[in-house]
Amino acid sequence: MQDALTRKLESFEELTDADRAALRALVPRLRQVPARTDLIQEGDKPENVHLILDGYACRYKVLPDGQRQIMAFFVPGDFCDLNVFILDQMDHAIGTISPCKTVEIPRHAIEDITAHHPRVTRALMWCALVDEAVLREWLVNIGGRQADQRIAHLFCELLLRLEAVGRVTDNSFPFPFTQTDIADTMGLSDVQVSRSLRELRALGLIHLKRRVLTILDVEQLKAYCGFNPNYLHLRNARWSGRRQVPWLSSVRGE
Amino acid sequence: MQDALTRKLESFEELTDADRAALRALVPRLRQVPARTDLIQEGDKPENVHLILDGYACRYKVLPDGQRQIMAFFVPGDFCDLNVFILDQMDHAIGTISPCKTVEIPRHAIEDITAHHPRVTRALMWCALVDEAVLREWLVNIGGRQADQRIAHLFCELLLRLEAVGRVTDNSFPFPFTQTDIADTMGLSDVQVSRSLRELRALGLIHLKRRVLTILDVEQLKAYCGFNPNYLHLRNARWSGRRQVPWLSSVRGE
DNA sequence: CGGTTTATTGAAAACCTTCAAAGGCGGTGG
DNA sequence: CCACCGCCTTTGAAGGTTTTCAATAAACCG
Repeated sequence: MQDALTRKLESFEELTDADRAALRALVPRLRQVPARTDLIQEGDKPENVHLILDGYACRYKVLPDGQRQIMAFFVPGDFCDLNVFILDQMDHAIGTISPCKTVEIPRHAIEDITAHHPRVTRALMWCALVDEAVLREWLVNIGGRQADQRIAHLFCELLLRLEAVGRVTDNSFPFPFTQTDIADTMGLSDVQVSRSLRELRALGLIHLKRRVLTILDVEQLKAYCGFNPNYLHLRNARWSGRRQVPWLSSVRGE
Repeated sequence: MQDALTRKLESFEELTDADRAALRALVPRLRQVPARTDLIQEGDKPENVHLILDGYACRYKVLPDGQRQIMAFFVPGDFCDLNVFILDQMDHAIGTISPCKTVEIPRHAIEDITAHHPRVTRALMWCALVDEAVLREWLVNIGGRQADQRIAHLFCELLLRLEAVGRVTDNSFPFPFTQTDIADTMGLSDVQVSRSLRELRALGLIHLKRRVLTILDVEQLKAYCGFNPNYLHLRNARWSGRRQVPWLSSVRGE
């Protein structure tokens, strides 16, 4: 288990033996969480950092009028709350979409490590920075594109992120989101999501059935929404030469 | 000058003498930058971290079709790119709105310090985390509210952020943004921004003239858009008891 | 298989954008 | 000091996108 974490971080930054030893000293808790369950709620004091090993989760906030806004999706290999664990109080919630296998790492353990292991700190920061770049792109997406293209953009992003962790076969991947989930993510009504999906299907760009999404024409879908993958920062030197992040597949059997 | 930086960070985290000495060893460059000028452009390799001492700047991205999306505003006391300086390549640009007084801190200097001064690192992370919380709230704002309320929310946020650094008097503050700037921030057309401002004026909530914005009724404006300031994390223990961040006023005379 | 959730569709209304024109404001130069 | 120019703002009208409401159909889940 610790091995999984070590490998993920090493794909960003070279670690020393001392760094690795410190990471091994962690006692992470493995959890199986049902679908539609909160990992943390707004107002909670973050005690643990959550790493998703399997399944999908999301970061969201509920407004006083009951409106929900989803601000991030988490796929296998993602830290949910690395970027907020320092804060005294959660200003949003994190919940599962599908059933998830997660790891909890105590907050103090992260703090101890970062206090003494600058390379680990840098690797963790890199993870957080990419998450933030994704968040910025979502703002661009919602602010600047109309419904069909917003959704197309989301599909392109998920395809690349899931490919990076080896969860895509033949341009298909699990898609447990309801149309209401997508609506709350994209600032749309669920009705409009339904219509947009119909449009994307009619254009022959996607196939979505039984919670599996297939991108029928990747290049055309990217062109349709003007997708530019640079914000995912997948092609950096530290990452290059690896088709797939190895630490994930090694975990699956556990 | 270094003093300014030290004090800002100390409002987040207690530093040791060694930490302070390391910060003093920095040789920051003070710059006066004209309005509407890029500090960094998309594709650049980030070499410096920019700190705004005076004026307003923004983080933005331009889509292939010429559409501009503004993703953050920077006010005095804000780091522009603390959260991206690790990345190999900028995936967006940062430019001034008004004339700005800025400080450039070399990237390697930050890296050296964070490698050896965990408390400084934590303080910098805190800054970055609050920036990200603001970004999340912008997503909520654009995704969930309609034009008038979006703009009202932005005004509430700016009021609090500028109050925290002592730049508000009688609920008034400099407002150098054009309506097109606001439009590109909120994912609206400039025409709609104009109409929304008319509405907010008609409701007696704001007064905006000659690039000065006055909030006429703070509580009602907050109620109008359902503003919840918790995401700014201004009331945390480390911050409490200080009406104003002292390090900014000490810089103004320089 | 029955009940519940999720997805689809139509029609009307709300919101926002686009286009176009006019008015205001500030700065510059005569 | 005034006239002019450019940029920014305001307003109207038409059109497009999206939401809302409501009803039906399909998929999912014990």
